[in-house]
Amino acid sequence: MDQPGTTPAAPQRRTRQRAAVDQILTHLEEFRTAQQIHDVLRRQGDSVGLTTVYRTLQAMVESGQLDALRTDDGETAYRRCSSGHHHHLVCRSCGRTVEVSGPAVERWASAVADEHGFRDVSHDLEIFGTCGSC
Amino acid sequence: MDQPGTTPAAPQRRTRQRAAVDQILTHLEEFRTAQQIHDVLRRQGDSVGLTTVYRTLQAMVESGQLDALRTDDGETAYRRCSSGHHHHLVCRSCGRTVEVSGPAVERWASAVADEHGFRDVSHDLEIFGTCGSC
DNA sequence: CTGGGTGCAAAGTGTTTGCAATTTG
DNA sequence: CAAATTGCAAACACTTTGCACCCAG
Repeated sequence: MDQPGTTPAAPQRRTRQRAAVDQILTHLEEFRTAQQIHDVLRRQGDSVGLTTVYRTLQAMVESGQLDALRTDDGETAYRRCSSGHHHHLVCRSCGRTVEVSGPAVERWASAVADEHGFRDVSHDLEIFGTCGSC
Repeated sequence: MDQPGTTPAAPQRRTRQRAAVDQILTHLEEFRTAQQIHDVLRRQGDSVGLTTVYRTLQAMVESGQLDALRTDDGETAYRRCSSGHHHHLVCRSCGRTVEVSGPAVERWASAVADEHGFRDVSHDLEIFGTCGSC
């Protein structure tokens, strides 16, 4: 029998496409959808099939290299695991975005999670408002 | 002038279908997808079109009566809002969701926003992790 | 060589929209 | 009666799968 959810073996060959996707993710701090990554690749010259991007990302999530989450838009977004992160303060009016971070939230988030018995915690926070110039 | 993003007027007529959806939500504590709600309605005898269920739920979210979130499965799940603002602690594995809230984040968010000259601040936070049973 | 990898096109999902018939106020 | 609402079917957007060809090991 096979262990449920455990891939017997993951050969993982090194291919141009995978290297390209991997490289993109290395340079990105934020969550990006498969399609966005596909676009960047294309614009960058490395033509990789959308299908391959999807399959590569999935494989990376399964092997624990990526974190995936669903956007409110219904798309799946990926980001390299455990990269130092920050949050966004976005202006509703002009779209100006400021990166912010603070130990307070981080601590609170993990404390609350812990309190409820959750492990391997990560979180996502966005703050919206109207900036000074608007 | 009109406020941006505000529907001019929402007549909201009382119909059998809306009452049915509303009634289901009243009896549910957990998040349910539009399709699940549609199923319950059908099983219960109140036949309501899936389209109508979707439209009704969307309207309720917009009027602030419902909370919506995306499941890892890509579906949108709805639940009646518990009064007061809160955040979600979601299990990556089984999807179990716990509502959490704390003055710490709220204060931090508005402080940071203020610091950058932002007004009319609101925010969105989700914490992900693996719950105790998984 | 040979099996994993790739990518096009087609199939699947969940959700939204066009539009005629129906219902509410 | 007029306007809002419903619901079917078709349209949509994102993702997955079938399958023939290709390339890394």
